[in-house]
Amino acid sequence: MHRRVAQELGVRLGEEVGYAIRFEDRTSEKTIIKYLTDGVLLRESLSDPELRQYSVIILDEAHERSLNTDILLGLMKRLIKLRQSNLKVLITSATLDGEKVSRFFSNCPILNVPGKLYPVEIQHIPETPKSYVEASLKAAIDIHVREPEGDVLIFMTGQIRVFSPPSPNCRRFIVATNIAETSLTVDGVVYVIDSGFVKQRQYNPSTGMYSLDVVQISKWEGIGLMGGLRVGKGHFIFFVRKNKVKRRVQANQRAGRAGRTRPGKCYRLYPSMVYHDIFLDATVPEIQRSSLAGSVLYLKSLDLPDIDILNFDFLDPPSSESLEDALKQLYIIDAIDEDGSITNLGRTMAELPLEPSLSRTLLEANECGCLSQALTVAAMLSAETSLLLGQSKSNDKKRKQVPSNLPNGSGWGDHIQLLQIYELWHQTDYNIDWCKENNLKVRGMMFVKDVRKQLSQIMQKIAKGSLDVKISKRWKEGSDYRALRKALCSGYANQLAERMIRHNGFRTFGFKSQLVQVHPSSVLTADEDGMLPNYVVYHELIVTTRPYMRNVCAIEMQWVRPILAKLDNMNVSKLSGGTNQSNEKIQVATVDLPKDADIAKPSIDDTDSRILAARERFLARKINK
DNA sequence: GAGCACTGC
Repeated sequence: MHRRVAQELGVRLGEEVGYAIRFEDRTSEKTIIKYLTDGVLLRESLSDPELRQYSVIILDEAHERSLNTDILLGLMKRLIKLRQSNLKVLITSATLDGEKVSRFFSNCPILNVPGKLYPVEIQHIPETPKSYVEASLKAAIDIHVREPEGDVLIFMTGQIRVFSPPSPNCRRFIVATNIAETSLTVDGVVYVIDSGFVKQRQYNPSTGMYSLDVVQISKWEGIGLMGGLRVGKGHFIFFVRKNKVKRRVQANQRAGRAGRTRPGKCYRLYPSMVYHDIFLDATVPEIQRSSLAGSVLYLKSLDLPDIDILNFDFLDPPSSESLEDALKQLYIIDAIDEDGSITNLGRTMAELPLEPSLSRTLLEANECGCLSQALTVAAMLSAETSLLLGQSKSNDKKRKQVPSNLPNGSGWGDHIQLLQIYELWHQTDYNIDWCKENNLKVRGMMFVKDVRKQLSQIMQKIAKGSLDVKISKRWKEGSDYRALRKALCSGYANQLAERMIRHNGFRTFGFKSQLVQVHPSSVLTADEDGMLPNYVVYHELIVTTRPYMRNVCAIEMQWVRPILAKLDNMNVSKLSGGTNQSNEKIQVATVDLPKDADIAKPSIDDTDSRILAARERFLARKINK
């Protein structure tokens, strides 16, 4: 988009028309139109909360309802009042129902711009199919036999596969997830088969767990509107996406894919009754499905005098439970004090483009003299999903075992392994072939390198001076990484788990206590008796077939005590700035064991019930053998 | 023994 605009205006990109994305700022003094991502704009408002350098802000693709866009919508509402005379905001969206957003922005005018789609004939199947794979196959064959030429796009929840390059006289069948909107060349698509499902990641604030669920799609993607205000003279700001990928493609967007080039057909693998009565009108926005620790810290750091987090004006507010969860997490890692006010530490943390746990880890590491290592770990975790460690697809009977000569974290866990891997790569002078040999995605590793550099720069700026950010040439055999693990313990104080007495299950602290396992992919090792460390911190809780801790690090018991004490004394109503001082303490694991976990045994005291459950599981395992 | 949507500061 920015390229096109620069071209049409006959100017060089980076001058009158510029853009800024995470690692790249191509703007100059001359720039009057600047394209940027929502994340970059949010960062900018940290140093310039009123965004004085802009006179017009266009929030594009607002219907996607990304977490950042939702925060920006709230901030924009405030800015419009504050800068009534010299700021215009325009919000664009691809779907219907601008009323809601208009109401949010004090009944601002709505402009409808008709789309250019060809008509799409929609067919529902009469009954919910037993198997979606079968049903889509049947629909695909039907189309192939009965319909004139044109490619077929099939929306499923699994991994994307594009069959065959388009050869003449051939019909292409494209099986896709929800990324198929614009990233693929799907110009020839005339038919769409829509399973009606999508895979969605959601966060449960009461347990701190994420799950990846297959859920029914909605009628529309998020809110929709075409609206905004009249544009006056001055500077412009747009949003640009790094990749031309749409995120959530819901029922009507899916159907729309069939009508891009000529009239099309959409086969829905669900009855129309299901569409009308059961599908939600709009997708649940991300802000209601994510952990909000980072966003809440960010908002607190803006120091907006007139804003109270629990009552922040969101277009769709997250639950108060979710906001309280964020406050608790921030308190445990010292980002806010017991009254809920941001601390100096928290202010510094907000400057780092990381989740609060990792920001806290970096600051602690800087004190402990292991910043360089922590920078590497934080960067590696930021790219974690795109590193794709090992996992050979050949389904050998072989045990998992990370391929060949990659280090194993020396028994301390996954964070340490990530550190060691990066250090090895550093020793090869960032050799690309080395990545390939070791099954590491090159792009992922390059991304890590970029993130690490960015984090180092920010840390140097924050701490004012040159810090130890250099990567050590080689790691010492037998190192216990004590300082780094301690720093991780401070950062992940809100993600702490204790091993059960008799087996290798762990229970979490801070949240409603859960019995969880170390993820099988972890490199954390057990002692000679087969027992894992007594305490670990984890990067993430993810529920798949069971609740798992993903990316764990062994920590020492003496580091845990102060955290437990802090958890014990936490007063949530005070954290939320409430006047209601009911002294209602947060339920911590030591006080209140869950009723629904499989460790529960009514009317027996906590410790007994734990041992009992442990014994039961132990016996069960023996019997199974 | 698991996992197999997506994005991004």
